[in-house]
Amino acid sequence: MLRRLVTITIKDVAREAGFSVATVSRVLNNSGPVRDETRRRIEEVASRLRYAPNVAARSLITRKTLTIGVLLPDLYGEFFSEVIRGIDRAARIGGYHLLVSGSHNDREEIEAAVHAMHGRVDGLIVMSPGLEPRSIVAGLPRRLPLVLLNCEEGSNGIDSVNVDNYGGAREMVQHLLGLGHQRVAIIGGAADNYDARERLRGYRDAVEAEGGTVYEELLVEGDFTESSGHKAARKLLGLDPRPTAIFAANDSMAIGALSALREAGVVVPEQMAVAGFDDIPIARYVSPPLSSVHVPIRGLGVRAVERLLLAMTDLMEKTREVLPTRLVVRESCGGSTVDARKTASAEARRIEGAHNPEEVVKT
Amino acid sequence: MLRRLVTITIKDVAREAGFSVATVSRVLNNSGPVRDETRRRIEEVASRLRYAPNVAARSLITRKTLTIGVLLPDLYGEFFSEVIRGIDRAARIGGYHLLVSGSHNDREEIEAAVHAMHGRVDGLIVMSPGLEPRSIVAGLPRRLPLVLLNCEEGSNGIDSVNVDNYGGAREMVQHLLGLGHQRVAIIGGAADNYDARERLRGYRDAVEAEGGTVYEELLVEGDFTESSGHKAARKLLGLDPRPTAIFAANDSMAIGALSALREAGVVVPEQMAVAGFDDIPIARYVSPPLSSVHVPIRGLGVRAVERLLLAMTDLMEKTREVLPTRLVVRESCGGSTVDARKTASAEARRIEGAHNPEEVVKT
DNA sequence: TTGTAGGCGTTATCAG
DNA sequence: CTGATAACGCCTACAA
Repeated sequence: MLRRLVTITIKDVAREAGFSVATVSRVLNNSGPVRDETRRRIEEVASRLRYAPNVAARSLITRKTLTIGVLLPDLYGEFFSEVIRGIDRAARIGGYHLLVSGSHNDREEIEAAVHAMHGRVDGLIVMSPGLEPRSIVAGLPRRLPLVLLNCEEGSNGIDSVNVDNYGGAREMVQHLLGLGHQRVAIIGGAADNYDARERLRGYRDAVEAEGGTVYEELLVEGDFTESSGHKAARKLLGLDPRPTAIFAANDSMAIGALSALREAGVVVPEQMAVAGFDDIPIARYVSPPLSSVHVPIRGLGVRAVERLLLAMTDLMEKTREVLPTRLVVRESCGGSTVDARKTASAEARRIEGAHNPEEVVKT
Repeated sequence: MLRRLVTITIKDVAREAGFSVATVSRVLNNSGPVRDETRRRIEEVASRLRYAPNVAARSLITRKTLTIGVLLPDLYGEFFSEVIRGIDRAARIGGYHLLVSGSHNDREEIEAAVHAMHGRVDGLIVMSPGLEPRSIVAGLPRRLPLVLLNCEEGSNGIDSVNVDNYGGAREMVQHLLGLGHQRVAIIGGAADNYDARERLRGYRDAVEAEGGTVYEELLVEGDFTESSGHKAARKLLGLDPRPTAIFAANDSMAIGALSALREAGVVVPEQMAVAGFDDIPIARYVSPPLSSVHVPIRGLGVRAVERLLLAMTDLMEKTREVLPTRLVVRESCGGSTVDARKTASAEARRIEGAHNPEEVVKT
């Protein structure tokens, strides 16, 4: 009988099975040739003893941790949590664990977090839209596989997975202009945020492409939170003349704006069209259902892991990958092909079978 | 000059500084006595060489990983992500890393995840409202510090941090009844979910305490998602007589219900009162702002970590801790002290300075 | 105050 | 096919 209450090691298994630790190791790792009978015996003993290899010892010699590090600006909200969900699934499928850390906005915090993760991970996924890619890479241990999420261009030699912020924003604003809106306002994200800048650029180009003018007073800065969207919308309501449409650079701010409009008695979309960006899952359930630019949020996470796993095998060349977005028109911008008032009939809906039959997807 | 591009170890530091590895180790860990001059020299060399101790080697001998494992049913959504945020902050303050994993609903998945984390973490935080505490503990390595989140009672000898599901639900339903509603419906969570069962129990007791009857047709089961809330609300709308109030067992379902009501042309709260549970951050921004039972979500995570860290020092006795909830009355249930129609004036709001001055908190 | 040396649990490289 | 045995990098008695 072997000692209990004490960690049992490969030696215990070897002794109990009547073989050497080398052979046990070969069985457990499927490395090297082992006679079938031997394998059976060792496996039996190992499972009977509930043997579990010591992770530290193993990674000390293999120099692998089977862990991926994830650094995000925040862990909270429908966006980030959906990214993490994607990462989690893909990582598990690949047999990797996830070491996560949030709240990394400035360079020092990032460096501290990376430093702390050093030696604990085989690769890193970093999203930090406020920092230049080069600056992130600079503070990193050489040779550590890395994939950046939503980072600036001009980062040759760095792997990254990105969302088509510019194209998505441009398409949405074009859509709003096409509905006849002359004064489309934008609630942007922080100026030091790359995603925010790109979405703003898309807005500008869309307006100018239509021969319109970008009025500076229609550009309000938020910070991607509901409360900032709420505040920004109030500001826009004070303008004279008022805008007739608001494009928020993300859904959270759009929802904050909807809340402010409702408080002010402004009816959406009749008196004011509203649109967001990201198409977070809740977007279709707010009132009125929010038009948005669909972003494959979970796919962003999944893809990041896939790319990282490839980078770890060193086979791939570093590239910048851009995931396409898709316009999703719901009621909030009044551009649906189905008259919004028809939605008062739940019956009509049931017949069509879908949740939001009036939802229209453009390319 | 020392070799580059190769891991540098404590030996390198020792050689370069002219001391033994033992002394270097003492300096780096502040263990044992070291002469000031020696310490300075070694620290200088270590930082010049950018020496970083090998995590695996260290934890092989110390038998510590400085990592906390977190197992959740899901990583997605305002609730779970807020819990994680709390855990992340508290863990970082305590100097711990976070190994997370989502999608663990049945016993096998939990056991597999725990097994995989074995040896990688110093302690575990597990939320699995669908499993009995004993069953979770059974599949766990002995001696591994553990804190359960929102688990059933009757788990003596197990640490847990919980939300007062019963009390919160009861209070909310009492409030609705107090507003004069005779037929209050509930959109519950899945029957195998502990939180859901407790909230349902609170509902039942509140109704019966008021001498009312619990009508079975007013009990509709959801699964905590917006879409299930949407579906459930449609079902309730088909009833005759209709309920006049809907209590959803969480905010996501309440939001789904609001969406269904709006589609059906039912005005909230005039024609139907709606209330949720959790008070996720977005609750105050939906239309109309959602009454809810405030749960200290982030605090749940923070507290779990605090308790786990204590459990790891083995000083505390195992207890079941219950965090109090708080009723938050907003417009969706019509029970606000401020007439909802006043909210049409954004100006009035600005004067009061607060976002939602009509928000009322009861105890 | 400092150095020597043993051992943590595995894997990997050799012989046999 | 199997078995010694040397790393892996670090901590920690025990000596000096």
